[in-house]
Order: sequence, then structure tokens, then C-alpha cells
Amino acid sequence: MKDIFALIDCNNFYVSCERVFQPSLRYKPVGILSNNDGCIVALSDELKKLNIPRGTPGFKIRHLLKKYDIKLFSSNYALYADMSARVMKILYQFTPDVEIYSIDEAFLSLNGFEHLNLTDYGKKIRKTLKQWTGIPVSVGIGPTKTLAKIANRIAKKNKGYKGVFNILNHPKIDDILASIDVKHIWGVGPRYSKMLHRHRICNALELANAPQNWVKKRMTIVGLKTCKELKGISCLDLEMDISPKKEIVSSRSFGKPVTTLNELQEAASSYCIRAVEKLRSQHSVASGIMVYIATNPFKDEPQYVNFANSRLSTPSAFTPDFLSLVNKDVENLFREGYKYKKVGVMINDIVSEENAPLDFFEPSYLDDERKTIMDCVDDINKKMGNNKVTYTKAGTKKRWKMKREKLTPQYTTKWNELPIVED
DNA sequence: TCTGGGGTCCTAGGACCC
DNA sequence: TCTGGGGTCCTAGGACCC
Repeated sequence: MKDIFALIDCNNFYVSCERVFQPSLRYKPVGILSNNDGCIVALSDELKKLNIPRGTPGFKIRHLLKKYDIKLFSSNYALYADMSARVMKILYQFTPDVEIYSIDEAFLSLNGFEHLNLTDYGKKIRKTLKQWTGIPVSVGIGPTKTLAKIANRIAKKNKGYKGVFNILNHPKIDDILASIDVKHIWGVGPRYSKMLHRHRICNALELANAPQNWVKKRMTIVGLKTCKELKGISCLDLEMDISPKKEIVSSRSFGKPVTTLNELQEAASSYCIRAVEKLRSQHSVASGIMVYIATNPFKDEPQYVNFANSRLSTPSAFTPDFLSLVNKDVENLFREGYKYKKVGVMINDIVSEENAPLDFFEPSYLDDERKTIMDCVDDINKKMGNNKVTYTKAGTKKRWKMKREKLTPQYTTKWNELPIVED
């Protein structure tokens, strides 16, 4: 049986979230900044038209803000996550088979819906989402995930399709593929794109027809799957179960350069605390942790980048177990005389609590008071707000908070920030 | 002054074993 | 001058995604 996939993709998602609560932003060039108000990570169509590429550092377009009435905002992840959850919940009304692919994208399986006019069904999904959440989406329908992605792109780029494009059984599918540059294919990044162009494989049709063994040799099994998917052979299934993370990263750049060991340890400690929190929230334990420190690569000054891996003898999710490793590692990595820009920690060797190996000689984290203490800390922080209970190693001043100077309110997740309707 | 953060998968090659 | 071969496991690095 032939598969049918639909890809629902929210248009300029972060910008759209802000516009729901600030309608005056409609038709204006709007950009959302990354953490620390660094780069522009989401752009409205109006901002894209000014030829500002995604990833541009905010400060580089400061001189254009007034001229074009550009509005820039800090990223408000609490708001985006909540709006995303609303969108995803609604999708389950249209099919039980939903893969939440990212904060603003979901694949649906429409197998068994062949009797419907699928384009109309897509329009219904789009209309419902717009009415119930205020978020505009594009819908692409195709026989494989990769083709659904392409259909989605066409729906988004050509206003005539009104946000929905169905590539399934399309009479001129080769013409469509020939019009897509390889760099716009899902799974083909900048490296492969350049390589393919060098070999005169410039569009999706040419990639679909390229010799399979050549593709596999150059682009591994992953590239071969992309190639087959372009031909309508489905190789990527819907993945509906949310699998626990295999590694958990927490890292940040600093607003100001950091020069002392103590500050570096405080920062690393606070990221470590976050990472282990995430570890517990997915009911896992881990035994490996990596720490890295780096200077600012954009500056013309002495550079130093280094990392360290260390391990616990038995897997744990007890924050102090990791904190002592992290602090020791940072101390070893630290070199006097550099201006540090970034610190990060990555937890790896993660296993679920049930699969945690036991040790003859050491007590298991799961059986002793360490787990009881952690559960208690998590409970308090959940009820009373983040970091009510924390660790002295992370410092007592709120020094490692992100820079978010242009943050909008948490309209949907904080009682005292609800939008107010005046009459 | 100011340049993000968090993930996954695949492969080649080294280490180690017999 | 001659100096095996094959298997497995692990890791680093490269590619991609949002």
C-alpha cells in the first residue's frame, strides 16, 4: 500500500506567536533573536524581503531598524512552547498518527484517507489551526516525507496555492522536481549541495535519477534514502514515540568575557544543574559528562578551546555527583590570561532508570537517599519556580541569566502576564 | 559593545582480541 | 628480505536537522 504523508509547518513560527498577541506587528518586518539576543533566528516575510539572511547578528542591522521600522524581540521560549503544544494537540483531531518533528513542524500519516480530497483536508487543517490558535501554517502532501517537505515548500512559496500543495499523483511531478535546487532538499546541506553542483547534479530530478551506488558512495546510506524518497519510494517512517535523549547539552555564550576560574566554574555548574535536571525529567541516569571552554573566535585575540571527558563509576542523576566532576574538569582546563566566551557541558552515556546497571560495591543512585533528595528538589522547583533550590557552586548572584532585553510577556503561561482585553 | 543552542546519524580508523 | 587476517567495539569527526 502506498503511504501518504502530510507535513504541517508553521509559517515563521516565533514571529507568528508574537503576532497573535500583538496584532500591530502584522505586515511589519519582525525578527526574533537567539539566546542572549545574538542572531536573528526567525524572520517575518517582510524582513526576509529586505534580504537579511537568517543568522545575521542583531547588531549588524541596527542601522536599518528605524529606516524600515523593523521590530526585533528576544526569544520567548515559554510562549513558543505553549503555542506549539496547542497546535500539536489540534493535529490529533485530524489523524491519530502524528510525529512531532520540531517545535513548529509535524508529519501526519494520512494512510486510509485516500477516499477524501486530500487538498481539501489540508485546507481544513490549516483553517482550523488559524482559527483556534492564530498560527498560520503551510501543508505539504506527498507519498514520502521528503516529497511532503518539497510540497510544503511549494505551498509556502506560491501564494496561489493558499498554503496547501498536494504532490501526490501530480501529473507533472518531474517538472516540479526539476524546479527544486538540490540545496532545498531535506537532507542535503551546504556541503553536499556544493558537491552535487560540482557533479552537475543541480536539481531534485537530477538527484532522483543519479546512479544509486554513486549516491551511496558520496552521501552514505542517508543520501541514498533521500534519493529514493524523491522517486516516491518511502524510506523514512513516521516516528511517533518520543525517545529519550541520548545526550543532553547545556551551553551558553557569555554577555561579557569571563577571565577567572571561579566565574567559569559557576557558569559551568549552573549549566550542569540544568542538564542533570533534564536527565531526571526523562527518567534516565548517566555516567559520562563532557565540559568545554572556549574564547571568542570572532575576536582577534589569543584563542583557547579545550574540553575534558570524565565518568562516574556508576550511573547517577544526582546533581552533586556531576558538579564535582565538572568543577574538577574546569579547573584542569582553565588557563590564566584568556578571555572566555563560552562554556558548555554535555551529558552522555545515558540509560533509562530501569536499565541502569548495578554495581556490587557501590550503592545505586536509584535505591539510596540521593534520589529522594533530587525528587524533593525537583518538586519544590516545579511548584515554586525555577532555581528556588539550587547549589552554592553555581554562585549566588543571578549572573548567568540570559540577556533578553526585548522580551515579550508570557501571555499564556503566567497568570500575571495574561493579555488584557479592554473595552 | 553586540556573532545561538540543542540534537541525531553514519563512517572510518584505531585498539584490542584471537 | 621477511613481518596474517578477521572480527568487534569504541571514538572522533563530519554531515545533517530545527
